[in-house]
Amino acid sequence: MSWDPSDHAKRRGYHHGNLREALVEAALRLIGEKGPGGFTFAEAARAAGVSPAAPYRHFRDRDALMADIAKRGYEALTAALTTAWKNGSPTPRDALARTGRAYLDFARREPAAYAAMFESGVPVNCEPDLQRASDEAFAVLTQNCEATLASLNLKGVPTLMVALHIWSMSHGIASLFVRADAARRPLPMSPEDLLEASVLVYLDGLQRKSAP
Amino acid sequence: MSWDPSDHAKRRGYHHGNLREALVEAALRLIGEKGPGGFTFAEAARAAGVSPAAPYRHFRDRDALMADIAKRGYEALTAALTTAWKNGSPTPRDALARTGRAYLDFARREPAAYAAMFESGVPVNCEPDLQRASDEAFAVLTQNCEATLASLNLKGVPTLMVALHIWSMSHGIASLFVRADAARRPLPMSPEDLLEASVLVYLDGLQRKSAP
DNA sequence: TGTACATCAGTGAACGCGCGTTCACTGATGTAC
DNA sequence: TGTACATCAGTGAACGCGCGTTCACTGATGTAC
Repeated sequence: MSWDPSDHAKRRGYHHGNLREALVEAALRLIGEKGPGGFTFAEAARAAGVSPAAPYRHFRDRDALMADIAKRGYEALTAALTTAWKNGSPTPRDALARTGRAYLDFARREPAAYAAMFESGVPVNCEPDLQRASDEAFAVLTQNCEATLASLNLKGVPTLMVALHIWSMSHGIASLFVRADAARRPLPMSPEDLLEASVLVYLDGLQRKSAP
Repeated sequence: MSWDPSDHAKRRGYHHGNLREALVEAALRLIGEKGPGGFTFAEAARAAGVSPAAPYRHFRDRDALMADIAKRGYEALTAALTTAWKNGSPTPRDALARTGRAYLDFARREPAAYAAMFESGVPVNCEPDLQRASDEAFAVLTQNCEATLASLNLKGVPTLMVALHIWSMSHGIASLFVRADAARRPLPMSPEDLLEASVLVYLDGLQRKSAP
């Protein structure tokens, strides 16, 4: 009888109890350390303290695990964007800038998930759940853009195009300047400020175009 | 005595003659087919019709080959951007939009080089030549932005920031919508048009800010 | 022009390694009665 | 409450494979004289 927590691991017997989650966590750590290429099914099993055959009880193969991680990533991103949007207060324009920061924050805090989503080679349409999660994240962004356009009286501007633009700016800055393994380059400002500036200039451009 | 070109390959004896180039080409093909992870030193050697030890005469290791490919990629990109800029005619604004198209065109035509530059995990500062080639490409972009700002009478706007913004938009659209393995999504317009629109709106925004 | 020799570029066999995947198996858990 | 049994989740040994890397080697090329 002991409260030593290390005892906990030892006490686990034949059954792991939560292997699926443990594999996902191990994979996240490995991808974070060595990139989406540097993660193997076998190593994830080892990290979870389980035989190399065990993961096959939970995932068809390596790609299925990767897809699951990407799916969770999109869900987390959706949540992060929704939280940051805060119902568009105080103004949608401010809120949109805030979601941009949240996007970069996500890429920084969850590099492994980000890599699984965008750099792993797992196509988003390879699994319905993944596709749905991805669509949902994009839907949040689109709604935010729509609200922003409405509040700026930009009725004629195509929302989809604006959403794609904002996403591209965010993703471009995230992959060039936030992610560790990217081609880093000394910046005159933080990636967050860089993105906010670009979004604000872009929104100004939309206004100028609609009312020259 | 024969002019049969297939004879050419057979006739090559002990020495390959141009193995370095052959390895680069093989690697480009392999990366293009299977992504930057799916290319091995051994397979490149095989593709070049040479023993697995031969590449070591020309490259320290796999990463050195990858770095060489990235370097050539930056050089090709520099050339493509310079050509597209065409001395800023008819107006720098048009020319800048054209270089955006050239950027996407490069990502599409040379997916393997693009992957080596931005997705291979090879840091740009791992080799002086690579760093120089990368700096040169960015310098061209910066000059183009500077000329554009001057022609639009935007003297107070920080050129570096603008160059980073343009680059981010281009890279974001390239990696989200041009590259085959990316998370493709149906677009209401071509990536080229999408990028051009975003650059033009952005430039409008700069003008509005400076002269409200 | 010919010859000797240094240098270069590729050989091929070998090594240890880790991976993905399979297989018959077994210990643990849950459920029906 | 107890027991029999089905199902589930993990074992561990085995397999074939391709990779990176090394080594002593050898055939081809270029150069000095």
